[in-house]
Amino acid sequence: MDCPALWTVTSVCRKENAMPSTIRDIKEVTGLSLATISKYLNGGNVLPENRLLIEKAIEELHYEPNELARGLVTNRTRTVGVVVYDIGSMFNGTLLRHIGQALRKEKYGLLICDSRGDETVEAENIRFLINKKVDGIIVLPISRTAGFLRPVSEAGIPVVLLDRPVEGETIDCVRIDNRRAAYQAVSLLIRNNHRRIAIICSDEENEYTGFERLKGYKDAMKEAGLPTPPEYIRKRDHSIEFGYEAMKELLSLKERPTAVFMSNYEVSLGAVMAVNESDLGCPSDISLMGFDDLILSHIVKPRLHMVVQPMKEMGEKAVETLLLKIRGKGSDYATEIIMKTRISEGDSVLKL
Amino acid sequence: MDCPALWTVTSVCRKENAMPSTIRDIKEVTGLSLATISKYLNGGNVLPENRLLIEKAIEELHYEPNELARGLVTNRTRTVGVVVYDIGSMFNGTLLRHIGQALRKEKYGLLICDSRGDETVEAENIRFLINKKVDGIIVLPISRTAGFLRPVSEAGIPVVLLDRPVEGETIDCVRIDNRRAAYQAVSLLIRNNHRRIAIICSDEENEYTGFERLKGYKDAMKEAGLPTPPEYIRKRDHSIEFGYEAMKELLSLKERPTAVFMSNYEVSLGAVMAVNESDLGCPSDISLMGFDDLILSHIVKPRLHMVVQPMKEMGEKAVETLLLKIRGKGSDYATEIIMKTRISEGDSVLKL
DNA sequence: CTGTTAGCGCTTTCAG
DNA sequence: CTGAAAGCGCTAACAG
Repeated sequence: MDCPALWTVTSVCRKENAMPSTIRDIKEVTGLSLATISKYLNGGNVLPENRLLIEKAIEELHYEPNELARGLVTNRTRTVGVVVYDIGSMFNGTLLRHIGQALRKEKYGLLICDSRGDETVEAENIRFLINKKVDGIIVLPISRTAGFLRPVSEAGIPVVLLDRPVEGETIDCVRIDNRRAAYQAVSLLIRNNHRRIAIICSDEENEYTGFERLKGYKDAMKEAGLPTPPEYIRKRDHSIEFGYEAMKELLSLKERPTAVFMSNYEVSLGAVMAVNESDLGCPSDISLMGFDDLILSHIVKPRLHMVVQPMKEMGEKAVETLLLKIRGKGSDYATEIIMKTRISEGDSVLKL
Repeated sequence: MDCPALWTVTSVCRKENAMPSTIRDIKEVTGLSLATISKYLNGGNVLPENRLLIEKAIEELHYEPNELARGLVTNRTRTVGVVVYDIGSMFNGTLLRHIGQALRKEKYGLLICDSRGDETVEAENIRFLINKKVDGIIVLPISRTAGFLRPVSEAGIPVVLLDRPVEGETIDCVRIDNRRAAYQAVSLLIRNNHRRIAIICSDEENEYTGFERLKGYKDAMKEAGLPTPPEYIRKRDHSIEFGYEAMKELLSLKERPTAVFMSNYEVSLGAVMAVNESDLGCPSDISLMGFDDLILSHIVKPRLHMVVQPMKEMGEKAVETLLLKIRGKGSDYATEIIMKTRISEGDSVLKL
């Protein structure tokens, strides 16, 4: 492999390979039985003198329970898995941070898998987590249908979807109302007397949120009796590149839109970049409405109007819902929890 | 909990809870012995007829090996753990993506833990991974000393550090030469005849990269015989907020610097935001040099000059090094691999 | 190539 | 409250 290593420093180090101590070692040291020690480890009552004995032994032997063995017999691991569609995206990263924090409060471990936008990898990730015997799974899916989740339901493992639902099966899901959020965003543009409004969104065939947000755009436009010519509807993928290219094209139209709704974070980034490179000013020449406030609104001048999702609450709610199911206190029915969005106002929308 | 759920849709769903099938079920169906089946599962040779028999049974029973049981006996899990200091940071996210990709090629599973910038959590994450019996660990540490890694060496688990080394023990590490990278960045500013050059960096007490980069800055300034007054050295934490505040302060100095070296990604974001909000133009009034090209250079106008690290190669190299150690082919000595950095030129540095 | 046997480290009945 | 014994699902000798 051609790797840019500049130079390499080496120094000697010792290799030690101590076998970890087991509950059996504690038995030897304390003279107690396995059962008693196990009971102590699981918070049961043991005589104070024995408790002290055990604690001392644990200390001395650096004992740590083997979670594999424990999981093998109890069939639970106090670990939940999360499958994200792209760990490099700030949206996923932010959600993961909140999920991790919420799980930690509940003393649950977290196991993260990245699907890298690939349905095959996504399905593999699911199986990986099942094999790791996680107690439950949170999925931010790329697949639009429930097929890849079959192994999970077969294994009887609780699942909660986050950000996007899937078709074909009703599964607990925490998300926003994408259609409504888009509708509100576009309506704001309309209220500011914009008539030529374009949208940049991800491909409706493959991407749930893109599809819904496009619907919301159309709802608002139709309600106001405004036209939605095909050249104003730019759809392809969920990428910075596309946002950039789409905005370039929009700006060069003879009938240039006066406002553009950039319907996801990546596309917003790319589109802003295109506007910056052009000779046009925002909002004087073009008004902008973005989606998902991940830093973007702060480092771009002027401050962007944008749709914001309550990411912390979404992560926490997903964890809460999942843990309820894990603990058997979940409802018998599937629940879709639809979080509120709001529009954060900046200076990127001109009142015409 | 007060959560902004707008409304809730519910629908009935069935709860099925099939016990997963085991190797024993396959034994019953095929009439073969456990050993033969196990051998097949692990890629050994079995008679073609038996192979077919087994494959059919696996298909029918939806059999998946229980990795917990397997790990318990083999003492390896074909899984590596990664501990990052902040999963919400794009730097970490990008590195993770490359690591995941590299591991996947080698058929290794990945287990990600987020330390959220907290040394206590970091130590816990390490123990979590040990208990999960991962075969090796990659750490992007926050702690500056090796103490938290003791359990790892006690357990005899291979470790590779990424991005930052630690003190107190020599451990394999993949990183850049931070001091040199900073030196080169500041030298470029000096070559453009800047004399009043400031730096924004993270706290030298607590943060390795911040410390090294500050040294590089001082090296370059000293070499050129330029002064480094305390008010030009802004150090605190690795945060957007600090970048913002520090730049505000720098811009309001009576002797305003003509160039600023923003020595990490978060600080670069914040600082750019401050410049954008001011009446000053870049590069006409102030020249900027950033660190880590994670989108930032594209969406900010003018395009930023920045130090870039070869993140893909770093992730891959860390994986490669770790796998060598896991497979026992690692060297007896610790290796520090220092990757090359380069400066990506934009339009944010004015030639005076 | 296949089968038998013995555990990996832990929890969990069930007696005492 | 404690101990003995069984077994979670799988692999790893060893015979055959």
